[in-house]
Amino acid sequence: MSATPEHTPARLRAIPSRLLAGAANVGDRLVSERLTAQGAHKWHFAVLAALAEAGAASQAELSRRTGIYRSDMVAVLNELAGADCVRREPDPADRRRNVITLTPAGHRRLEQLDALITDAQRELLAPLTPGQREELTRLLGVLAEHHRPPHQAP
Amino acid sequence: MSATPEHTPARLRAIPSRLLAGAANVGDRLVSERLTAQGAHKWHFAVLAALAEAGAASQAELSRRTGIYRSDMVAVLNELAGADCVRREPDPADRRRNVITLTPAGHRRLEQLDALITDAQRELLAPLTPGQREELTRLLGVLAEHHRPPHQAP
DNA sequence: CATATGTCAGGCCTACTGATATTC
DNA sequence: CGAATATCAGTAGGCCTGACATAT
Repeated sequence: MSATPEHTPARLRAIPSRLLAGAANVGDRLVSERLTAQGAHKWHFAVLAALAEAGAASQAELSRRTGIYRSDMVAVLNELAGADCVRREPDPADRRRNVITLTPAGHRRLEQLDALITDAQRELLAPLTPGQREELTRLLGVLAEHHRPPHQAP
Repeated sequence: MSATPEHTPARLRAIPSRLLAGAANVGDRLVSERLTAQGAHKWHFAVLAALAEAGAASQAELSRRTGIYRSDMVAVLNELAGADCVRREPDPADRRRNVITLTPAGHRRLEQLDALITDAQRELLAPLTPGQREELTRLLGVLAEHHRPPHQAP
């Protein structure tokens, strides 16, 4: 439903799920604008971050870490590998798997995208005081913890 | 990007726009589940609420109130009119317009959907204390106020 | 003339669902 | 055998654009 326009009725304005959708939409736009300006995508950042944080992994494992579907992960890794941000090699220990490894270029790319995203968060949360920003993030964290993710079926 | 899976790296977990996206996704699912169970949609509720609150209006005006595109509004009103929830009549004062009016059945439908949505909000915010729920809603409201809606161009 | 309205036709993206071949 | 993995093909829904006729 996109974001909330000018003269929204109070009955609609007060609904948390609607407010969340609106805010999420704004955040997504801010982030995506900046990333596409650098030829990147949310997904790229997510995969790079997952690799930097928890080390090399199979595609399925990356899928679990990031929430990106196994089927969609293929294209994301094609692009990242094409830009030399990751290496994709068969796993000698388990030949079903590919081992995805972060390259130095990938690490630099990650830091670059991280800066863009941090900047987008600044703009998103600009209307709030520092204390409010922290509080909002904390509350959203609680929701994320308690609502178990829609799962990735076989 | 859907919601947040099990072992999300901290670097990803801390990003507000991602948390917002996840929470919005959960909220949307909860709401949509309940609405589709009654053969309804978010949009139907939005239009009914807009009519109940600010009175009969043209389709374009409803579009502005709800954020639903003029082009998509047609189908929504077709469905609502088909269920006798609204009447759609040409405006004698301005023959470009249709006047959309809420019927008694529409009003009943609105209250029914409102109950479902309220219940979904309860489940969405269940992990929070009452004070936190209010605070979250308030903070999201501030964001909505300050970030001007992506506009409906000619 | 420029602008607003209702309508249709279609675009693109993204989440999501198989199905398949391979390996464990 | 059952389960997991990488890959591909394709669907459905939501957002959004563009065009058009009609009316202001």
